[in-house]
Amino acid sequence: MATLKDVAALAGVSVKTVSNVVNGYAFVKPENRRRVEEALTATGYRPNLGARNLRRGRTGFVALVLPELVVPYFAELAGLVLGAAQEHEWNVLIEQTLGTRDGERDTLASLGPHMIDGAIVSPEALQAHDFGELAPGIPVVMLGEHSVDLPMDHVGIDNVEAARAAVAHLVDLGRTRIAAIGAHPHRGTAAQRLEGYRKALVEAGLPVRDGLVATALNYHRRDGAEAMARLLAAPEPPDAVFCFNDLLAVGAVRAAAERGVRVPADVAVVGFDNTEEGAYSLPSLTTVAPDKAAIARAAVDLLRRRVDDPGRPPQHVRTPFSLEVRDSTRGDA
Amino acid sequence: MATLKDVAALAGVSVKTVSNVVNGYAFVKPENRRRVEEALTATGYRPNLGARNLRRGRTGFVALVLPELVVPYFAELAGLVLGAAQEHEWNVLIEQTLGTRDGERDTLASLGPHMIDGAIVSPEALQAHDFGELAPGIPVVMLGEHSVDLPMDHVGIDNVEAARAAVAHLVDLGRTRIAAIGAHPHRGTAAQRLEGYRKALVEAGLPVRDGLVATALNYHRRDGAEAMARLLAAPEPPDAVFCFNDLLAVGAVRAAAERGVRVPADVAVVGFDNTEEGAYSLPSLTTVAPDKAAIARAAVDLLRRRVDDPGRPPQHVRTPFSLEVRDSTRGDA
DNA sequence: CATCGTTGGTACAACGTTGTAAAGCGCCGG
DNA sequence: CCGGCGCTTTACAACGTTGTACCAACGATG
Repeated sequence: MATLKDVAALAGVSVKTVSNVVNGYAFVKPENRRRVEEALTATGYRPNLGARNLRRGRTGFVALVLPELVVPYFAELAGLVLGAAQEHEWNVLIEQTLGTRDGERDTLASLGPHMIDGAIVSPEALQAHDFGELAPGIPVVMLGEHSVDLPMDHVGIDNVEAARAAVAHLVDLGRTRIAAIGAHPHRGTAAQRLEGYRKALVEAGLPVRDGLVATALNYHRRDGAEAMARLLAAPEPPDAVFCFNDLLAVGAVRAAAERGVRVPADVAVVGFDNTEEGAYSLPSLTTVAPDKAAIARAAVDLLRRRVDDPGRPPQHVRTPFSLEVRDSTRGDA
Repeated sequence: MATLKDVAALAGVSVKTVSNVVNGYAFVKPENRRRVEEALTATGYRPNLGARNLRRGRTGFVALVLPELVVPYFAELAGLVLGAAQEHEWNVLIEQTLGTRDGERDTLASLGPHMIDGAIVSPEALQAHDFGELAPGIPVVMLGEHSVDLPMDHVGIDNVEAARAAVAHLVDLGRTRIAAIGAHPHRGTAAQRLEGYRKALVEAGLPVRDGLVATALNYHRRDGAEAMARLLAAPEPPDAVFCFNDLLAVGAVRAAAERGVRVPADVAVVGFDNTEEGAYSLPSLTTVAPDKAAIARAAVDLLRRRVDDPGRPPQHVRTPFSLEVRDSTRGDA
């Protein structure tokens, strides 16, 4: 593997001149530049990023910390972040937190200080809070949860408003017993979506009944199915369900189907995230559609600015969303 | 950020002694060891991996090169590889190839030589071949495609046999006009699954008709839907379809539903990959279930061995699979 | 008492890169 | 002809770590 030294020897100049050519320094004699460039291609020189980073103090890596890649929303988001980071010449290190806070703490603690320039974190539960102490001094952009109390950069949609719009849509359909699936004791986004849900009911003059709010400790298909089963077994089952993500909705639809409950005729279902899976499921899923590309772009941009200027005041970016109306809420009750 | 030097100063020993303690070198006087350890925790020392790697020549990073994270199969696989790599104290760098061979070529070429210890590659189309030249000398484990001609480590299931089993299952149901969706001019796995498909038909004494083999240039839901639409529009539509992955199958099921064609009553559908999406779709999807955890584990193990001993002969690992029978092939024609 | 091996410790160089300082070169104006 | 300026190049040090070589003390052995 060729080093600057090898190239320099071949071109008959100093190591630094080669370095200057590689880094696009202006004042290099054309003759020398030519010879260096020849030597560069002849040797197939590739800069040793490790050494460069050691010198520069930057690594060219950013971490993307998220709960789980198997959740389609995160997979889609990860793909978009990968793309956006590429434009900034950043490589992305993906870290799954799963649920094991301790395990991840170690990797991030060892990676954090030296190997990454910053991190984009999609927090699960309380994690947002201990992350600050966990990686002191490393630039972080938070995704999703809008915790204003934390002095950190943040990107996300207006969860309260998005949930309100979704439930208002169900109200417009004439549904009156509207349930929610996805309440969670520690999850910030869950609290916000629940708030939007309540708001919409109040605005419509509908009662807010505890029995119609189903908790989900994870946001997987299974949890949606279980929650739906519980709701349907109640004495007065819902005629509509707002699920806090598409996976819960997919599970809910399946649980309904297994019990002969028709969607949307008997129960209308709305999801959240606009995953492609929901668009193809039967019936296709009405869902809140956050602009994921915008989220990814904003997160990377924000991180870039924070890395360039660690002192700047934290910024909160609101990305747009829309309501994608599909078959799961089309048709009459 | 504390360095060895800082710790050494605090403990009153040399830098190297601290290094020795950090690396578990045996011969350190207990007294000194104690003081170093105190200084270590007092300063919150974290080794600078960049510097360590520069010195050691290893980076602790491996690349996982795959087509697209939004494809659930790859997302699931990536999650498992992440986990398996963690046990080897490896960090995983995920690279999406999408379709742009050129763009990825650059990143890998720059990363390859210095920043990664090896790569696990899930090749799309011809990519397998040019990868050899692309990253000369870096240890590579191939996933999925079984190209015996390439002298490389490889992990995968027996695609021919898996496809044969899937189609044989459709034959057992009494279906006679069995179609395939997913033929592809350059994709190695496609060729193998097609071979298995043909084999099963021949074994059953059924004719192999070209009109029942649908090409899919990508393996997304949309492509499955389009292919299914074409098949159903034919004069003699199929009574069963074997799709080369679950996404194609999901698309096919939707296309059928949109045309009032019942699954499985009119058309039975089999997928491939056993993604969770298929298990929850309506009807739930019969599918070939490769042991993804085994694939991830084997790939990482193989890569570890190759890194430790670059000279060893290439090894091919066959991982097991099973056929997961669900509603999309349950019930009569 | 000289020698040896073991145990414990250190100084130095090196990994490949880039920032800094400085020096060489030619050219212009005075 | 000198001083100064702009361009071009170079030597050197440094980033933080670890391998090598070496030194020092020690007890045991001959």
